[in-house]
Amino acid sequence: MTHIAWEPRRLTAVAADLPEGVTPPGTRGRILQAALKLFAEYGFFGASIRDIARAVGINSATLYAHYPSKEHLLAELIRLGHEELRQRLRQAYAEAGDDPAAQLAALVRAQVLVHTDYPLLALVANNELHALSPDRAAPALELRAEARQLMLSVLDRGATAGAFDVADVALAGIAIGSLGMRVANWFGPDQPYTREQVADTFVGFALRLVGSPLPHG
Amino acid sequence: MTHIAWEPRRLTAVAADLPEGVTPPGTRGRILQAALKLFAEYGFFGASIRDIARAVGINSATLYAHYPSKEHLLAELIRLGHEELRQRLRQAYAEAGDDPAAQLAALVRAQVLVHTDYPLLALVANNELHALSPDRAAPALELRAEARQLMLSVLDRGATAGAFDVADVALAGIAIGSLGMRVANWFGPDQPYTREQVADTFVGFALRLVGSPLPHG
DNA sequence: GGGTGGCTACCGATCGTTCGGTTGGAAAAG
DNA sequence: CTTTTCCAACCGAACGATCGGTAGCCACCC
Repeated sequence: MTHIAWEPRRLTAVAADLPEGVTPPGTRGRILQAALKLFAEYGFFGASIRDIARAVGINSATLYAHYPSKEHLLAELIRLGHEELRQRLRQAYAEAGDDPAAQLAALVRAQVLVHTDYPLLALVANNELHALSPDRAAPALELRAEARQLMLSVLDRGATAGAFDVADVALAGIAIGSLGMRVANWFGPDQPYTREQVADTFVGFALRLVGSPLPHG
Repeated sequence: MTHIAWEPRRLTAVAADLPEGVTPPGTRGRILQAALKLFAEYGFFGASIRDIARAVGINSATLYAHYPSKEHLLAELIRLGHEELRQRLRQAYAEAGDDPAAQLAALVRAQVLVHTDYPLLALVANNELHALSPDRAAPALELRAEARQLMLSVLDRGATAGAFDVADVALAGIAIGSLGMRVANWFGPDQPYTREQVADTFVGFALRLVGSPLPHG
């Protein structure tokens, strides 16, 4: 702390910080929201529990009546972020049908929308995982591996079926993942795009990237 | 500190940590290298100056005989990272000729290679800028804006000339930038690709992304 | 009137940084 | 050639501040 806020920080203010329904009621929820904002802005080690408590408007000791430790707070946020991504990817994939191009489009769209809807959560989940002890980070890593596997299987199937033209499936998966992941770093109310515009555009980028002949002019 | 090293951290060990010729001689240089490694692994606030001093093999007080403060250390690393990127982008652009596709290819190639050659430096320059005071961060932000402007001008010219098929030049620039930027997060000796393979592949991705008809099958 | 949610006060540890002093080897003086 | 001077590098110890976390008490509300 002792930080003066200045513009080009990691984030821009955003309306909904946490997914619907998962925010705990009352003070617990406000603590989680404040921790999310401060972790996203200053990093786990850069934000103290006193900073978080001050943002909530309570004493730092009171924080421990709701969460057992600072690390638990981070672990909970990271868990929420990964759960939300997993759920959205699964649903998108399940509703996409059999066409690899449609499946890829659904996955990219879902990933982009998670990052536009909860950029702070995505930022923390992506960048602050290193502050967690190995056993506490393991679940997030599993979810991450699952998401990557889903993407790779779609790419693989599309390539085998001739729908995609990719020389290296793994690199294509990394590239497409990179596209969506960094959305959290720049998307915000200070730029002119809607979440749907970004999603549509990036789906188009991903399809072009894999050489899908379908949707371009 | 008090951290047990575990695998999926931000980085993997890498041979050359700092660009040639810019590493100060003697202890100054070793301090800079250690700070780079620790800042990349634990973040600016997650690495103490005692950690850095211990990694160098000197007392923490000795560190202040070489650098006036911890923040100066970070500022120097970020400056070096941005300078290296600027220099490489400029040179790539200068040698690329007049064809927009060749210019884009050169820029992407240069950006990817910076991130494969100095992933730690890129990581710190990209992710730890928020720990710098505004006036100390300003030069890096200027360099960043210059790089983005270079990319946008190439895309704009290509789109106008009909070489590219992009509906939104700004989003395409962001997407291409995202591709290269995240290379620093996964490239390392534990994966099978060479720097040239990654660069070539990602150049191909970028050209496909802008709908450049030239180089694909 | 029991219990929940908040507080003040404090713990030992660690933070970034400073201070005074000790080296060891090169330069200057004899 | 020896001795003295000097300077940069380095260290142990300590500074005040802040860190994450704990103990115990108070005030309110069912």
